[in-house]
Amino acid sequence: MNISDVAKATGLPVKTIRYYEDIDLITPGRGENGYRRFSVQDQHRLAFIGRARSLGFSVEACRSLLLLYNDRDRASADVKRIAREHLAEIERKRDELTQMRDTLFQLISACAGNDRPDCPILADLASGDGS
Amino acid sequence: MNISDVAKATGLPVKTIRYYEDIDLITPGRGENGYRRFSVQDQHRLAFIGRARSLGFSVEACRSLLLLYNDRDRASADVKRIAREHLAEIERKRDELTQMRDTLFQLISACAGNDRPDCPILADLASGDGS
DNA sequence: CTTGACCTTCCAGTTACTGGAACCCTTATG
DNA sequence: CATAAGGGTTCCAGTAACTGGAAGGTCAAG
Repeated sequence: MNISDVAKATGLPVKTIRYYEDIDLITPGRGENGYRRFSVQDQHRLAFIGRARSLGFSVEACRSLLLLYNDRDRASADVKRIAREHLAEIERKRDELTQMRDTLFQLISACAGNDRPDCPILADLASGDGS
Repeated sequence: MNISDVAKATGLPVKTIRYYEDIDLITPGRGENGYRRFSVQDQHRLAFIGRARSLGFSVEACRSLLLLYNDRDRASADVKRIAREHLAEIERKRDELTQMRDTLFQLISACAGNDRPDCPILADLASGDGS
């Protein structure tokens, strides 16, 4: 399979797949013409990465997860630990966004949004008595 | 005021303040020794930026907000539009994180987290029948 | 034989800083 | 007066994870 086929199959952009080879997440073979040739394992690996990325795992976390995935002697505790750390980070970010959302919502509600200059949003940013 | 004083006053790192000058968000004066001299307006401007950033506005959005802030003929509608677009983006990201959190939570709950290799987290990443 | 769709590599840009090196200025102290 | 600590300065490089674009090789069809 050529790169664009794998791109279609995995939903990953061609550029991204090349990038993943660049950072040694995958090592596809090469044909006589220099084109990358992707095996079923390569595809599988890329799909794995794509799903892990869509769960927000960093590329380095994906690397660790792939290592564990290919390690028959792994302990599920190691996987779980990585996932839990990631979940904690996601919850932290989500809480931050929730806080931002609430504050922004307040400010937006208070703003007339007309052609006059008075604006509670700017007033808050200027004075910082917002939250 | 020297840069470290303003850093203390605004809570922004010294490096960040220099960076903001670099990208022309602020233009502090200079003393005879070449040191930046920050006026009260400079401080005020930096505090404004710091608060906008803490609400998640991008640096470019901060630039727009500062322009509006210094425009006596602004329309609050323009500020409100920027804030609403930003809020929409925040909600989008938050929804994404919520989705990730829920899926991760399911997977983590299903994982024994012991010294055995069986792992629903890896199984899901490998097969993609997770959500 | 040319056109168009592939493929290749390499370089640069994105966001918003952050770390570090090399060096200058100021103030206090032995 | 020398020096050491603690400011300040510039400039360069790196971060994360791609993404866009240029320049050029390859392949199948008409």
